[in-house]
Amino acid sequence: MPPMRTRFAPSPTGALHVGGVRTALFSQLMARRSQGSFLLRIEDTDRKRSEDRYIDGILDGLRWLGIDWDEGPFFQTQRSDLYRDAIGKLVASGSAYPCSCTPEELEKHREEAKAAGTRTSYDRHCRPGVGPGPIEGRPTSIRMAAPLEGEVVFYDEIKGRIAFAAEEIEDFVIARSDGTPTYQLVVAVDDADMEITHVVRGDDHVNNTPKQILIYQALGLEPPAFAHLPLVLGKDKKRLSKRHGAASVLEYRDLGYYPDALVNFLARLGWSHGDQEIFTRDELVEKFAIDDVNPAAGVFDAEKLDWLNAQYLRARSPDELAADLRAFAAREGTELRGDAAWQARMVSTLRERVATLRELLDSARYYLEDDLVFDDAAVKKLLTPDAAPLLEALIARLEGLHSWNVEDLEAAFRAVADAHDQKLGKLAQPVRVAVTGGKQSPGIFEVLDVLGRDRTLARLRTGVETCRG
RNA sequence: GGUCCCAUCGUCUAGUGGUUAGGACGCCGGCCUCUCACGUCGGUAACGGGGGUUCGAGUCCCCCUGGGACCA
Repeated sequence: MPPMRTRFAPSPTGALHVGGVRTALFSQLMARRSQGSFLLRIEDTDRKRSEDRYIDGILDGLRWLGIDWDEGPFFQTQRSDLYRDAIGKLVASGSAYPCSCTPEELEKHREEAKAAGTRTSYDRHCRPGVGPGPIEGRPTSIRMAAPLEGEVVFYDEIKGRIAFAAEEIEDFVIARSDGTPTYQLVVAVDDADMEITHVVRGDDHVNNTPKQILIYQALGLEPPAFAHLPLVLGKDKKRLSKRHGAASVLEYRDLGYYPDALVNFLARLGWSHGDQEIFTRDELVEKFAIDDVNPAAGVFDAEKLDWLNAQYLRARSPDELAADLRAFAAREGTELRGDAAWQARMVSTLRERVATLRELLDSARYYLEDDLVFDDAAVKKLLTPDAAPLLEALIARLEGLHSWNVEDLEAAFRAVADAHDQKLGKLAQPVRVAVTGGKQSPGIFEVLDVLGRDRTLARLRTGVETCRG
């Protein structure tokens, strides 16, 4: 496989969203697989809508996800000379021509064509040899002289042959009257100049492709291969947007997702390799093939992402997970209680019950804080007068316990329950509420083991008071 | 409205003319059990419709329907 050069070319007019990330990922994977290069180009020609904070967000997002680039970032605003040269060449060779039509005239033509039921695209008024030509002295834009007949065909790596009839391609503008180049021109010139071999981008660009091919041809350049990825849809099958949750990928970081999990999830959205669900980065590079990408759009399934993230989270060792949690909490400006060893014991009791670091931190509350948040219904149901003697017997027993570990705690619980002729649950549940505030938690012996003797006994004593009302 | 693209369980998908249409998420149930999870075992659920081609179509062709994108 010859080395490919691919690129990701976002415009900084909004946050980097998951659809963009997937495009970047597939593009990078193709380059890596072929031992080629992946470039990053910021399409900031739309000065009015481009903002620096979006550029930072895009860069941060890609870095967080580990989708790194080999060249760039390049900025189109710094490459104006290149575009001006290309436009000059195009005009000189007759492939493009000046057009003096005003927006009003264009609009008028559109209205008339609409009323007459004819084509509303540009009528080539200023095209040499076709229309009357431009009016002297007026400012001019530059238009491509698109072919009048035949068709423009390309073979998409994902969708196969795509053809556009020439009459569907109007004489589009490549430079505005103020001289600034348009998107079509800039993209084609940049991709050519950067020697991109495979343009991987969203489905929404399919209709632009023939125009760009025309520019390549007019400049005497060989067009690259194209791969148009189907879009990522929301649960309502509409194009993913803010309404569907996270607008920016960085929100997933703040929600406590692992970058590897998000990358794995996005890779599997529209691509598959047999029945495999979990892929390491190396496997992705090794197994990714554009031919295996599904041509149909896919729905972003947040529940499956949660499952996948949980798989990644559980694959971490307790020490690693504790470190992850410390870093996560630090991002929010909080420091975790206790030392690393204690934190590792804590997270190992919680890890099977959460999908994200956010959930892990939230669920660790009763370990980290001493002012418990009580579930009223649980208190009412379990911290009853009946439970008081059981709890008191347990307190007495625990006070006399020589060692504080899971085995001895369990033995103590069983002894107390047996002495009162009760099942273990009758004791464990009230203890759970007294110690954690709620009726669900990890195994109660593990919880007490992590909590330690003093904190446990203090909570149990408060619990007894609650039982007595 | 014009052009282009798409179509297997609710969702992500396997499938390249002959399969009891497989897997994963979710959901439901059993087991495990101090609760909740995890785990494990089992279950629910799909080829949008109609025509062809063929001995035989989820797989090939056409039409319809539906969805999406771009342009207006």
